[in-house]
Amino acid sequence: MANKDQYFSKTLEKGLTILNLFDREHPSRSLIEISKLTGINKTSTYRLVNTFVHLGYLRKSSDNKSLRLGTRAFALGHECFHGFDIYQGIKPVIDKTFLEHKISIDSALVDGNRLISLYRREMPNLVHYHLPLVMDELYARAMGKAILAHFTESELSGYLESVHMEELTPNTLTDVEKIRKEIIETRNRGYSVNNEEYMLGIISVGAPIMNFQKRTVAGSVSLDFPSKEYSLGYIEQNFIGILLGLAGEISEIITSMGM
Amino acid sequence: MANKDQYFSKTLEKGLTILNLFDREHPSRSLIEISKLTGINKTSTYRLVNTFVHLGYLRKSSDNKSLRLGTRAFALGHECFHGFDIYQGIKPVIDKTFLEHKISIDSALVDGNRLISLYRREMPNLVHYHLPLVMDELYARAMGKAILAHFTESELSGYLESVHMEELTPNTLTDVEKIRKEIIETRNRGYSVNNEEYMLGIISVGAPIMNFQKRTVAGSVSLDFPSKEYSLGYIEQNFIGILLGLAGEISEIITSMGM
DNA sequence: ATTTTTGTTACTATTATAGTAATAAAAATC
DNA sequence: GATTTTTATTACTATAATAGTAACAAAAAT
Repeated sequence: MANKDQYFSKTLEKGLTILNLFDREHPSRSLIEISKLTGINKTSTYRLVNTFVHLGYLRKSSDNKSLRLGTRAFALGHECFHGFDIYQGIKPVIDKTFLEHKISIDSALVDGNRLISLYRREMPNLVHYHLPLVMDELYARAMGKAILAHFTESELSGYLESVHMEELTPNTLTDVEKIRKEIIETRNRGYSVNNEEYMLGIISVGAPIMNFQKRTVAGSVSLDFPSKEYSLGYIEQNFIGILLGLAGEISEIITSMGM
Repeated sequence: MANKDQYFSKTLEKGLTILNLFDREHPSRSLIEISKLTGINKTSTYRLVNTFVHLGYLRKSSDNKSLRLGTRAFALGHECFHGFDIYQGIKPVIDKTFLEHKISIDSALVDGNRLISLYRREMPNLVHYHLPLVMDELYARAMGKAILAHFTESELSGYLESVHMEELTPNTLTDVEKIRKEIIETRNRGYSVNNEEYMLGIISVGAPIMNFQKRTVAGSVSLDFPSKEYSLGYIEQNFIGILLGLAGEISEIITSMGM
């Protein structure tokens, strides 16, 4: 083999890295900023940014020179979102459970140590429960813990070492050992619990979405309840069956789609 | 100047072309298919696809070798969609008008000769009115006609020559000369009309979203009504003011954002 | 008005890619 | 089940593209 990197395009990788710098928190960036954040030298950054601008994926504000997402990026975003077969496959299953049981449901996919929000349905009693699309706080969420419980030992250690834990509510666990213990408990129990650790007023239970063939975690689902109306005990008595049934159904789809 | 193309990355362009091949109608594609559709030679296609797979933007179904969008593409899609400042800027304005007047509203941006759906709110009486994200049928829609009316003469001719017109309903205009006449009328009138030409049962009126500084059309808005409940005459008497007011407000935002 | 930062262009050595071709692995066909 | 056809992957190298340095231009900041 001449070179194992021969069939990998560094240029494309760099381009994608640049495009990923733009999100809701960072709608605008300068050339130098992009260059510094990505570590790509100024000229190459200029070339790639210029390419994006010419193709309409980025645009320059006429006043200053700052760069923003363009129409083509928006269109590509649309298509990548709606063209994602997993999303289309999971949607009807969650809709069905939502309509049948009238509970808020959330789902996400693993991407390294991040959770990517896949699809959710919310009951009106969970007002203003708007989550970010990409979530790092696996340790503080039912969906996160369900995933951590099915990480390999080395994946889990890697995560716990690298993560910066914040006390999001008074209930948040921020001690590595306590989280480890909780993770083990989660694995034994078969589902995870978030008792107002991520946001006050919200109790959630979560379960992993597995690829049965590959024996890996692909993501997770959670059922979310307002703590005013539901106690954890009540939830555990009445909704775990629904949760695990839903997780199993989604896992089958995921497995068949090879996620 | 050494070479004017020096600051344009063909590799990145090719990569983006490939990513754009995946959408709801085409969730799965083979390597050769990609190579043929894009005109990129097989080895280069392989290199680019391989890059996407390694980075998680594409994945291979384990059974056959067909390629599908991956988690990273879904995440990027999310971010490009929600990180698009125009979308965030327009959303509250449309929401406000929607809640105030209880009418279905649609908006889109121009991208060449295509319309890209930006944001819409629908009343329950417009059930099953699900539109594609990217629309070519400018000639048959209120939003499309509003845009055509503000194309330059050469842009319009270019569009009319290249477009393939389909009779979507018995009302659809498919004769180039008739469409030209209608476009001129639209320009004089200040708003466009779609009298069940795109879909039976739906009447729409549309107006352009302009960039006042650049003096270009950036997109358009439409108000959509069920023909069972509203006549065109009634709509024209009661809603044109609202339409033009909304279009003006959005145009100002668009202008200030330099779209 | 001067300094500093940021964006754009020029210039090559170096590297990556295109393109051909050969091989391997699946699918399709017989 | 063997054979043909299609598709995917690897090898090889001329050619073209990119990286990186540096110089310059244009804004911002001071």
